[in-house]
Amino acid sequence: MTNKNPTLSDVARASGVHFSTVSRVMNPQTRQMVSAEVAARVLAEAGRLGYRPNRAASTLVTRKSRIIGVVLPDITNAVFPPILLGIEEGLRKHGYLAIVANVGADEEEQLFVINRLLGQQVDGLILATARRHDPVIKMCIDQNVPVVTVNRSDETGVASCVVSDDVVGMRLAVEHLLAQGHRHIAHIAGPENLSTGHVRRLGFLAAIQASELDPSQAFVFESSGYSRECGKAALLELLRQSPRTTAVVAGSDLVAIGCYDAIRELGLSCPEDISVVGHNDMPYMDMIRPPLTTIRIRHHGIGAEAARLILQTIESPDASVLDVRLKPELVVRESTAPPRACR
Amino acid sequence: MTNKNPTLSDVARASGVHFSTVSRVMNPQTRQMVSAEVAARVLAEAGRLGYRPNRAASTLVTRKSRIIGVVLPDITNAVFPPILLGIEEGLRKHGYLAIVANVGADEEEQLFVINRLLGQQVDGLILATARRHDPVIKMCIDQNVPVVTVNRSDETGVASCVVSDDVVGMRLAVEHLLAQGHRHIAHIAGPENLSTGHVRRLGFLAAIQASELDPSQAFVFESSGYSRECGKAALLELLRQSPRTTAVVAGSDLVAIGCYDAIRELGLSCPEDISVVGHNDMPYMDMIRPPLTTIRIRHHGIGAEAARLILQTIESPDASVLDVRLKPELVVRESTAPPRACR
DNA sequence: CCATGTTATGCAAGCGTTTGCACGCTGTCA
DNA sequence: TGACAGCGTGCAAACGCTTGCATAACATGG
Repeated sequence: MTNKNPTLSDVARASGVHFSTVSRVMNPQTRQMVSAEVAARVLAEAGRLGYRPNRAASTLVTRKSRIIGVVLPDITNAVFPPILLGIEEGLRKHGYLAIVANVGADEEEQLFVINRLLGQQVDGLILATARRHDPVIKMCIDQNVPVVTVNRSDETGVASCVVSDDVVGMRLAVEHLLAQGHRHIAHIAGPENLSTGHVRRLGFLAAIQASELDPSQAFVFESSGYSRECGKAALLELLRQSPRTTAVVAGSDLVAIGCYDAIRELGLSCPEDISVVGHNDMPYMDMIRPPLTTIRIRHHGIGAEAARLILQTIESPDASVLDVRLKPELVVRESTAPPRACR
Repeated sequence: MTNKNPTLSDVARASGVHFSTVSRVMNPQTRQMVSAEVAARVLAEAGRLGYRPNRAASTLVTRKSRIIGVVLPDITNAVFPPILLGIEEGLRKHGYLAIVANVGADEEEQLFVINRLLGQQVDGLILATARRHDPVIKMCIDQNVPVVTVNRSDETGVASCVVSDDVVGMRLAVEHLLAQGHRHIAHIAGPENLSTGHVRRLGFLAAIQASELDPSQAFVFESSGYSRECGKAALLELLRQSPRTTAVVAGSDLVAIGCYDAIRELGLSCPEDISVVGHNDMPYMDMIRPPLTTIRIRHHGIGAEAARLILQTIESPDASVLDVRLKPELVVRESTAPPRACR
């Protein structure tokens, strides 16, 4: 970075015009203010010199950076990469870039990172870290920062969100199991402070209510997290408490894999003894043994919608907050089968 | 974003000093120039007003943004998220942020994105898109932009790189198969224009050379890509050309999964008929059937090293280019077993 | 007691843009 | 022919910060 980059003034000098004219040429919006000959000359010189507008300077004067901050809780969780891809593609189509930060659940750390992003003059924030009542989001809204939450929502309704319709997802899962003849169905719910954990639990209960099943035959067990380890521990404990269970709807695919671990440890088998339904349809879920029946979430679409929505929110900051829910679908593989009694 | 954010001048006014004094207080490097009482007062006012330095302005004057551009070929490929995580953590520890862009193999698109990043005044670039002879990297170096390539390297030696030691990885794989008694071993190589494809092929051949095996018993088949589909097609063709093959070292885990598909389609089984070794140890490779024997790459460590190296390159631009190679390890699972002849 | 540091603070230039306004030129109409 | 509109361009202020230099206040030593 020794010999510094050419600036507007350099291009102006080379083409014999004032640098403000060059500025007008470089911006498509204002190019028609300049005569065609001059514009052509300027463009040629700019190309020759390798001129590249300095975004720091334009951000300073326009107060828009065309950068969006994206905050993720765990990029190594396979649900987030396709979301991030959707976001990034959606933003780039409109000339925006994404700064990505991965932060844990620690609120201090989240605040630190968000402040750093705001210092960077991001035009808006896409948060995948939302909790159901999230003070961090409240702080952003209080400061008039455009925010969209993705995958998870804040229930206080202060920020728009893009999520999968988990009520529908759980209904698909439960209906599938009922159709196979299961009568003792359990749900391993995710953390209650996350909208996914909460809404999937409600969706499960609603689906049971809507059926002719006696609600006492349904069982909900709250797991402390979405990991494989949590899933294993949860199923072991669940089967102790509710031994007649023949089918379990896991809060996520990772939890479902943990269930496989537990089933194996107990010397049982899936789907012969216990059917398992996952949630998310992560990559390679068709390759595991048995291939996992799960709820496919349109992660890429969720990301793309989030990009669209944050840009829209920036454009018209007073537009009303809205929830976008994408419909999931059931993917039937081999981890579900009729219970022994029905065979 | 209506009521604008406080600036240095606002804090200065509130604390009755000149704004340059506030600037010195806000910067830890220069804080000792200011008397303790004044510093305390300024800090208090800054906190009260919620002052947050405007990075666009400081970037403009210092010519450093403390932002690194990260360019990835496919964030949904499971090897990249942990690399990205390592990069992001490593950068943040030093006060840097990452702008992430996902681009395909199209060179025009890569140039467009990189120019946009440079316009954003990134201090350096971490590229995971490198090809063995990459004009895009050459362009960056010609412009004195600090560049580090990650996972893949550019062989012209103009940029530092952080990669896994693929020669060691392939040796581990081949030695494992030889120890099990395999005598007809094949390699499905990745694209020759990527360093991973090229070096793994060389590593395979070197490992064969080093053994007492007749090189004619080793077979290399070049696949057009690293995908599951490529892997399947490759193994089908490979077995036609070299039917005595009893073990195959795949260029990636995805290719290995494709091999499973092919083996199943032929009515054969793994590892009884064909042993398969993958490469990368992606998540869940222990859950597929059979659990995949593979070469574990330290993706997170590679990302962390890349972060360290780009910062070092920025610090001392004239330091020599260097290659950092992390050692992989063999993870033995159930996709490899002695060939029938040895049982 | 004066010359000479030393320390804390103020001052102002400048980073590379955007953009409202002024200016000068040309062409049109009354 | 004079008033005026319209168009293309130049001018300069501003955005919020960093930093070298000036200045003021005060202490130190010969």
